[in-house]
Amino acid sequence: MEMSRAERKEHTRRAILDSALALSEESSLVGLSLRQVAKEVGVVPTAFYRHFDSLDALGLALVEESFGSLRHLLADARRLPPDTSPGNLLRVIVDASVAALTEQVPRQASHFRFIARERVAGPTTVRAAVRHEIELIERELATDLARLPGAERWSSEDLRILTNLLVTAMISHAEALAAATRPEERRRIGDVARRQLKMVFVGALQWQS
Amino acid sequence: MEMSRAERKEHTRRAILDSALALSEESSLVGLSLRQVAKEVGVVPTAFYRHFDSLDALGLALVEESFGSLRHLLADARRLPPDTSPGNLLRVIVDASVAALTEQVPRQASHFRFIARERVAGPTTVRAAVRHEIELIERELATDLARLPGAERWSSEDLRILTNLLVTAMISHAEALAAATRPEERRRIGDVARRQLKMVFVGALQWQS
DNA sequence: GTATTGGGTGTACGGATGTTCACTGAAAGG
DNA sequence: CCTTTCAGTGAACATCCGTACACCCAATAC
Repeated sequence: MEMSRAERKEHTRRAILDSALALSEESSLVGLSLRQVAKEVGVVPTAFYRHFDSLDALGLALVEESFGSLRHLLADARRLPPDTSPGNLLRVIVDASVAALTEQVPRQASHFRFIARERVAGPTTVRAAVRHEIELIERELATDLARLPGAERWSSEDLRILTNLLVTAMISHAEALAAATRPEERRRIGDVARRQLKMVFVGALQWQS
Repeated sequence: MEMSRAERKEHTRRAILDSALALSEESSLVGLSLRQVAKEVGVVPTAFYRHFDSLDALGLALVEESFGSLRHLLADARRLPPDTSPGNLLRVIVDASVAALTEQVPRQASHFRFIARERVAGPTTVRAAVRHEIELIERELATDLARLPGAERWSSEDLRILTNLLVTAMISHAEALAAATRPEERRRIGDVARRQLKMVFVGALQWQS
């Protein structure tokens, strides 16, 4: 296989990202060594610096990539079938969200494991980046929910509380899904997620401050 | 200050545990080195082995200690005032739980941060131990909830789903509380937790499979 | 008063770590 | 065709790591 110089560079950059993601699963990015990565990629340690300024920069690149997968999932969850009547809107939203979750998470499991892990245990810079991204997603979700029929009864404080609960539960399910291997196990987690979401929405719609 | 040999030993053992807990906050137990701990304790590296067989053993000791704090919190949360009428039972339970949370977590913040962190990023043995303990707590909570008036409407599957949601949300709040420093911030987190709990219970009591 | 126990010491070891620097050689540019 | 660019090389560095081993000496046991 013949490659241009730029292609070759991109190729090893990918290999570095992939190796780092795989190796960081043993514990976390903190326990990752530049030399390990280089050895797995089949390159001398110093070559690493041709692609990243530091291990921190590598970490931030992985954060960006992982949240790419997450944003992709969210875009999926927002895409509702066009023939949705207001009557079963809630059920449709829940089903679409859980479907996106159970389909996308296993496909990019390592990305979601990465987020869950480095959020609490990564290097300081990476931790901050992950938290910031999650904050952004919570806000987006809040504006989404505010457009829902029945949202008038929620104060903006209520809305933040609801989105926080939803995002926390979803992260936890994504974690479980990313750890699950057997399809039947995944199905069970999907069922749990669906019922939990419904429970939460039932509670929120009954809610008055 | 004069001490017996046994007292001295216990004294340095404590110092090792405390140092390890503090040092592991930079990243996780995985990034902890025996020599760092020894230096902070003011002891030569090899002396470590007089107290623990390995770093793993140290980790497991910290798991036990941290879950001691957590069990203490749960015992507090279960202690309801004797004059509780069935009418406001739910509110009393929620208030007691949140009070226990906001009082105990800041007091032993490092223990709760430890649990949240090592659950996903610790050494394999420590991770397994933490997950096992959480599993036990979920089961205990399930048997507690089963005794509640109104619990008849829940299938055992529903019950597991509800406890999973509750424990997940509480871990997340404990994380937030352990990270918070300003008292007003803690009060806000307590408010959020209280409203979330109520929302969830409202949803669960309205629930039918 | 003597013997034993055991927490802590000091040295030494082989191996892994991040980073530096001058280098090579093939692809790209002119 | 000659020159420049630059991804990858390889040796060297100081520093940290876990652990083995022989040793010390004060508190305990007898």
